[in-house]
Amino acid sequence: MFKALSHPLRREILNLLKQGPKASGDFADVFDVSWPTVTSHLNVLRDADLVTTERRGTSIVYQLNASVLEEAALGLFDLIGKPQGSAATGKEPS
Amino acid sequence: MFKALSHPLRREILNLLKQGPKASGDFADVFDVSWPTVTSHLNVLRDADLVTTERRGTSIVYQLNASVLEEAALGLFDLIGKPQGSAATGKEPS
DNA sequence: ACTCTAATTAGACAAAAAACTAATTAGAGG
DNA sequence: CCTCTAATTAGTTTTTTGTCTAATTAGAGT
Repeated sequence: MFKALSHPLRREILNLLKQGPKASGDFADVFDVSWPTVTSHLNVLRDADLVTTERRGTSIVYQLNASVLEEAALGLFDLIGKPQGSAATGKEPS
Repeated sequence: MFKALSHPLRREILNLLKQGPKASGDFADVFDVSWPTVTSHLNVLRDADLVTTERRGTSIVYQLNASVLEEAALGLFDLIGKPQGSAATGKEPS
């Protein structure tokens, strides 16, 4: 999963996805790499479970998977000794 | 920096470092890769500013650099829309 | 059924990362 | 100064990643 985060373009993709779901063509427009390259990065993100996909007619829509990202961030905090409580994980009582 | 975190062995190193400063030989003992390989990973971590080094006589001691790790974790949280306030970045009003 | 647009898969290839062995540097101690 | 231990640097090779072009699949519209 950290491996999936290691490429700048992939982090850029996640960053765009932050503003809402997008189709693969949207990314291909924005970045100056070929469409297959975008697809390839998208696949890496999907395999790492960082995004989810959904077929929408002729398009395929990608969406951020927040929980996995959160897990990664928590793991990092753990490394520097912020065990669990301090970072407000979102586990509010219902 | 995420690139530096992308290798399992390097995350393992950081994890050991969590329990206090260590010399490069300590890692070379623990992992089943050669010493030069360990040095190389250590260099990657140092270049990414994730660890600091200090010569201690004949040994070189590596130590975790918490602030950079924290920055990374915060970046991840930002990606999922936990802007800044929730995790106490240190930017208190003077 | 044909065709247009959206997107992926296949296959080739270049560049970067990771590993090893061998050689070198650095400090401590006799 | 010689030598032992700690660790790095050099150089090479293998593996993995990233990228491209070309070909294919999939759904919608006519």
